[in-house]
Order: sequence, then structure tokens, then C-alpha cells
Amino acid sequence: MQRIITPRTLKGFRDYPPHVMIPRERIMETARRVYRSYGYAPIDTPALEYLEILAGKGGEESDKQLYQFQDHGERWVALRFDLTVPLARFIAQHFAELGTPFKRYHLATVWRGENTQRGRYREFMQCDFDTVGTRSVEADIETALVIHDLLRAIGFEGFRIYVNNRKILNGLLDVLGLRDRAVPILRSLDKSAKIGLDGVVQEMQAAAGLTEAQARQVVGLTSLRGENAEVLHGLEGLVRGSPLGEEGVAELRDLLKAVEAAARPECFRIDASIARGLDYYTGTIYETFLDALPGIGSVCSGGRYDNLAALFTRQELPGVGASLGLDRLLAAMEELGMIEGVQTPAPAFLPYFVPQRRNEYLRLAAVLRAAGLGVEFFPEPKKLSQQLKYADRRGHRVAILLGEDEFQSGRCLLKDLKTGQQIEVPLQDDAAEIIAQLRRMLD
RNA sequence: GUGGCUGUAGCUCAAUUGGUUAGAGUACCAGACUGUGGAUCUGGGUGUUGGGGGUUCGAGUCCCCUCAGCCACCCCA
Repeated sequence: MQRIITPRTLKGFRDYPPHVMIPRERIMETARRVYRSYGYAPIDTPALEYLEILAGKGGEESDKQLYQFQDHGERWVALRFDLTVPLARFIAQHFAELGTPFKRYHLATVWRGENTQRGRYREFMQCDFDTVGTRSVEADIETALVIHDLLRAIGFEGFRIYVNNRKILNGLLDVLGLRDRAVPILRSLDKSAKIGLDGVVQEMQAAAGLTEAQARQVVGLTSLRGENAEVLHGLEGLVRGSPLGEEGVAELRDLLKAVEAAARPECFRIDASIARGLDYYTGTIYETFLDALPGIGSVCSGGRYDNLAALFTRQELPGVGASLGLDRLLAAMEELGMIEGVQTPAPAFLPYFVPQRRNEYLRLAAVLRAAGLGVEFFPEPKKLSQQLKYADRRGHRVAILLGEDEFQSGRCLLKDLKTGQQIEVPLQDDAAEIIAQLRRMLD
């Protein structure tokens, strides 16, 4: 007897059975389609990079989460932690052939050795898109529009894209003489939704060494609420005297005017309290929340950065982009009942009942597939009741009933597996009528 | 990484404060209804009680370690 190895998966790593993978792939396909519609081109990079490429890019915290080890050639290597650092390396390496602006999307798995929690894993998928090599606000605008189109294409109506601009925050900090403590201050500010404004004030004193008065001034920025125009007006007053801050407000105003013209205006809101954890953002920042499930956090976030590839090249590469949080979004859709438990990607099912007619079944299935219809042909001529039971459980929507009687009379039956209704359709060489009826039933 | 909670068939849970072959519903598989699924009926337990070790005459119940899940911190998608 051979010893049985317990089948198991590592902490934070998951299997994806069909009913999980089907909606997952659907969202990925939607993301690719939307990105492509704006001209973003696909790239891929290796999962494994030299450690020195990936280490030290996101602070000590992310270094601790980096999966790193020596390979068989004793090189120090690491699994990619995100798709942004590999993008920087990629562009620095291939800059000459790419030309700018360079727009790319990248859907790929990344790894982080952090502690797990619901919706947080050690292996997960990121769906990034970025425009590199331009400082123009038009690229910021387009980024917001992509997020908007993407959520709508996935099937969301109620969502808010919160926008902000790091220049406003930094400008205010300049005015207050606190710019050198920007990082801990922003980190505290980012928590305002969770710990409240008083909590933020306290944490700023503790973590960044501000006086209470200074903290109150910073927080004042984020207490601005209301219509975008009012908030802009308020921000303008707060950053007066800081050229950087004024520039940030002007950019934000310009961006909002543009997106409100090109997309649904109610989807965009200014929120001066969002800061994003990452240090490298320098301009526009985006976070997206679902109206129905704000508690789940941002499902699509990003921002503008000034110098993406500074570590890899002297060439200055400003850019802007965002990333769809696929796993978080799927968790939300699951909770909102937006995912049907289908276990088959093929809507039509063709039971196999007359063995002598096998090749005719195969031919019909081929014609339907050529017309773009997904058809599963059952591999054994088992009893019809068992085949229909199988089709029902898998979630097929229509069964094409075709037995000896139908072959004789030149007709087949299309059975809707949800309602049980069936219609009679003529069998033709080009299956034109079957195709038309199937399309109608699957709409 | 730190702290806390949890862990019994695929799923939801039982098992008299340690007592002998671990049960139920549901799901699943096979069949009844010989060309119509979701219903009903019949049959099947499918489990190293997450894993390992210890205490004990005896452990699903107690102790230790480990693995995994959840929650908080941290950070973030």
C-alpha cells in the first residue's frame, strides 16, 4: 500500500472550482474588453524577478511580505508583489522600442506573504491598466472614464468613484510646514472613515508628532462635504498661498468637468480624505466604492505618479493608472447575489441517445459551435432522464432533444430547462432554424 | 508578524459535563419510472472527529504542538 498524501493547499492559496472560475473569467474578459476599447495593449512579465528588482520599492512593510528565495543557480529571486514595479522594470528595459505615451494593461497573479483574512489572500489577481510617459490631465481623465466604463460593463449601476489630488494635501502641508511628515500624516488621514475625525487627530499627534492644532487644520481639509463645486471652493480657500495646492485644485476641477461631460456625473465625487496608502502617488488619486456595499472597501483604486522608473532609468516616466480588485469585487458580487451558480460555460446541451447516429450529433454540434453557440454533447448514450438530470445540475439552459423519431421526421425539440417548455424545430443542413431559436431562447 | 475565536460526512449541525461499532437533515452515488430533469420512493455513510503527540482502563470531549479558517492590529486589492 502506498502512503496517501493529504490533499491540501497552502494558507492564503486557493483552488478555483468551475462555479467560481466562470464568473471570475467573465470579469477578466470584461476588463480586457474595456481596456482594449481605450487602446490599452496587453503585456505580461515573469512571475519571478531578481530580488533587487522587487525589494525596497514599497517600504520595509512590503519587503517583509515578499516571497523570496535562492533559485537553483543560487540567484536571489522573488515572486512579484504587484504589477507596478514589474511595469517600471519593463518600461525602463524596453523604453526605446515602446515610445510614449505607452498604454498597457496587465492581468496577472501576484503574491504577498501577509496574514490572511476574508477577501485577502497570499495569491491573488490584479487587473492593472496604466498610461506611462505623459503628464497630461487628459490621461487622468481617461483613467477615471475607464474605471467608470469598467464597473458599468461588469453590471454595476450604483457606485462612486472618489477622486482627490495629492498636490492638494501636500500643498496644505507646505503651508503648515509639515511636508516632511507627509507619509505618516497621509496614512492617518486615510483612516478617517474607520476611526473618525477625532481618531485621526489623535493618531496624527501620536504617529506624526503634530500638535493638536496642526492636526485639526489638516483634518479640516477632509471635513469638506457636499457638491463637488462647493468642495472645490472650500479646498481653494484652504490651500491658498501654496502654488502646488492651487495646481492640485485646478487639476481636480478640470478632471471633474471632463468626466461629468463624458460619463454619468453622479458617479464622481471629491473626497479630500482619501490618500491611498502607497507613497509614490503624486497627483490624482482614485478609489471606487459600491453603493450597495461600501463596507467591503475600494474595488478599483489607483492614481498618478511622477517618476515610476526612477530606480531603473534616468529617463523620467510619469504615469497614471488603476487596478481592479478582482477578488474583492467577486466577494461583493457574491454577497449581492449577482453571481449565478452555473457550472458550465456552454448554454446548450445535446443528449446522446441513438448510438448509430453519433456522427450526425457531432455534425450538428459542430455547426452550432461554428455559429458561436456553446454546446456540450454528452459522451455516453445513457438514459435520457439521467442526461437531463446532469444538464439541469450543471446549469445548461436549453437541451436539444434528438432521438430516432426526430431524425425520421426531420425535426428536433428544443427544451428550455428553466421553464420546461419545448418547441419543435426543423432539422436542416445549416441548422439555421435551430440556431435562430436557440439565440432567441438564450437572450 | 502580534493577539483573540473556531475546526465532527461536500454543506448545516448532534453525540447524556471522558464510556465502548460517531448520528441526523441536506447534498451526493446507484436504482425504481424501459425517450423528458428539478418531485416521490428504495438502497448506499461517502468520516483517519483538520494532523501529530500526551494524560487515561477508555479521548470527538482534557493538555501540548502543528495546520487551516475567521476577527482585530498592521498593511492593502
